[in-house]
Amino acid sequence: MAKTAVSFFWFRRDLRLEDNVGLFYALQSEYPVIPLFIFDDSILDSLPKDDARVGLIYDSLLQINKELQSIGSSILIKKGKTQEVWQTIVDEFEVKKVFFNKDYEPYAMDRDDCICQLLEQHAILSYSFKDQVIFEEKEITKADGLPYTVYTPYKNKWLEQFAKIKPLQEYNTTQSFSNFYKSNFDFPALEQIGFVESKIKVKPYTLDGLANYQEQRDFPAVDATSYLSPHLRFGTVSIRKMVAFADKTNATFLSELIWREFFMQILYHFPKVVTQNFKSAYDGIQWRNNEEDFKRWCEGRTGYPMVDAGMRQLNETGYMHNRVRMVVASFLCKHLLIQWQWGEAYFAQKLLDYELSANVGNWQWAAGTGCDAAPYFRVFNPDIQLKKFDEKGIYIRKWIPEFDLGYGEPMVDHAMARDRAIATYKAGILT
DNA sequence: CAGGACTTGTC
DNA sequence: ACAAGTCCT
Repeated sequence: MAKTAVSFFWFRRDLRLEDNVGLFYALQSEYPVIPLFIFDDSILDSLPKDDARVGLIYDSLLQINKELQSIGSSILIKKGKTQEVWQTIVDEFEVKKVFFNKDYEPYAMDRDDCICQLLEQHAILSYSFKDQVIFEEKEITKADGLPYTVYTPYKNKWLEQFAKIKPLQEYNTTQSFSNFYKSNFDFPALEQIGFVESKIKVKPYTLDGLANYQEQRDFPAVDATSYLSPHLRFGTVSIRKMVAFADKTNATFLSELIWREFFMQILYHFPKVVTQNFKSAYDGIQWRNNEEDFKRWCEGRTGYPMVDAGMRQLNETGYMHNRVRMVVASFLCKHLLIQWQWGEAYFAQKLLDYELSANVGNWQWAAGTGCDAAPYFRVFNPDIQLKKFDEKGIYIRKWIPEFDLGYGEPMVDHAMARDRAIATYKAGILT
C-alpha cells in the first residue's frame, strides 16, 4: 500500500494550536499535517525524574491532543535522540515537508541544522518561522548594523520598529484544522517517557492585575505577578498576543517583554555568555566559591530572611518573586563571593520559567559581569530590601515558618561582606 | 567626538 | 552625596 504524502509540524517550545506561525503555514501546505513532539533524550537525561517542566510540557501536549482528537486527529509523541527519531519518521512516513518555529539557543540551532540536513538528504523540504519573538536577532540593531548591548537604546529602537508593524497579524490556524492528518496515535503515559508527576505545578497565568503592575511588582507579599513566564517559555501562549495586550495596557509590563528579547539577541550574538563573563575585564576576580556557603544559600539557610524566603520559595514552588531574585543573586555573588555560574546552574535546575538567555543575562547583571549590568560597587543590603519591600514581614513568614520562633544568625556580617566584595572586585577587575 | 544617558541601591 | 565606566548618537 502506498503511504500517504504528509507534512509534519514539529512542536518544540510553542506548545499551542492557536496563533502559531509555523503551524499556520504547515496547515496551508498541500499535504495533511501530522503534529509531532519529540521528548529529546539529550535534554531529558540530565533532569530529575519528577522535573516539573517536563510535567508542564506533558500536560500541554495532553491538552493539544485533546483538541486534536475532537477533530479526528492526534499528536505523534516520540522519545529518543532527536536525529534518530527523525530517521525513523522519514522511514515510516512519506514526509514531503517539515514545518517548525525557530529556536535561538545554541543547542537548538545545532540540532535544527542537523535535522534539516537529514531531511534534505531525503529530499524533504523544511521551513522555519519566527514565532517566539516579535523581533529576532538581526531586526533590532544600531545604525551601524551591530547588536545593541545596552538595554535602553535597544528598547527605544524596538518600540520604534514595533510602532511600524502594529497591529500584529493573528495567525488563524483554526480555519485550517481540517488539514490535520486523521489519526489516533498512542499518547504515552508520563512514566513511559521516564518521568513521574511532580509535586510542583505550573500556575495558569493571569493578566488581571496588570493595571497596577508597576506599583505592585516590587512587593513579593502582594501576589501581583502574572505567572506568565513559564507559559512564554514553553509557548503555551503567543508572544504576539501578550505584547499586543501589554502595549495597550501597561508600558512597564511591555518593557519586561522587551527585556526578554534583549537577552535573547544578546545570547545569539554573544554565545559565550552561557559560560563566560560578557565583560572579560571581570575574569580576574578571585571568587571564594565556598561549597558549604553555597549549600546554605541553596537551602535558604543564610540567616538573611529575604534571601532564605526567596530560596525556599524557589525550592518549594519553582517560582521566585522578581525583586527577591535580585536580592538572592546579589547576595551569592557579592556577600558570598561565589561566581554567578553556580547560581545560574541552580536556578536552571529549579525555575519553572528557566530560560537560558534571561537566566545568564540576569545573573551576569547581578554579578556585574554582564552587559548593562549593575555596577560592581552596588551591593544589595538584604535587610534594607526587606524593610523596603516586605515591611510587615508577610512574605518572609510565609516561607520561613520558624521566623518568630528563634531564627538563625546571619552567616556573614553585612558590613564586612560589603567591604570585602567591593575590595575583591576592585582588585580583580582589569583596567 | 562630546555630551548625555545609564532597571531595580546604600550609607 | 556617592560609588566608575561605557555605550550610543
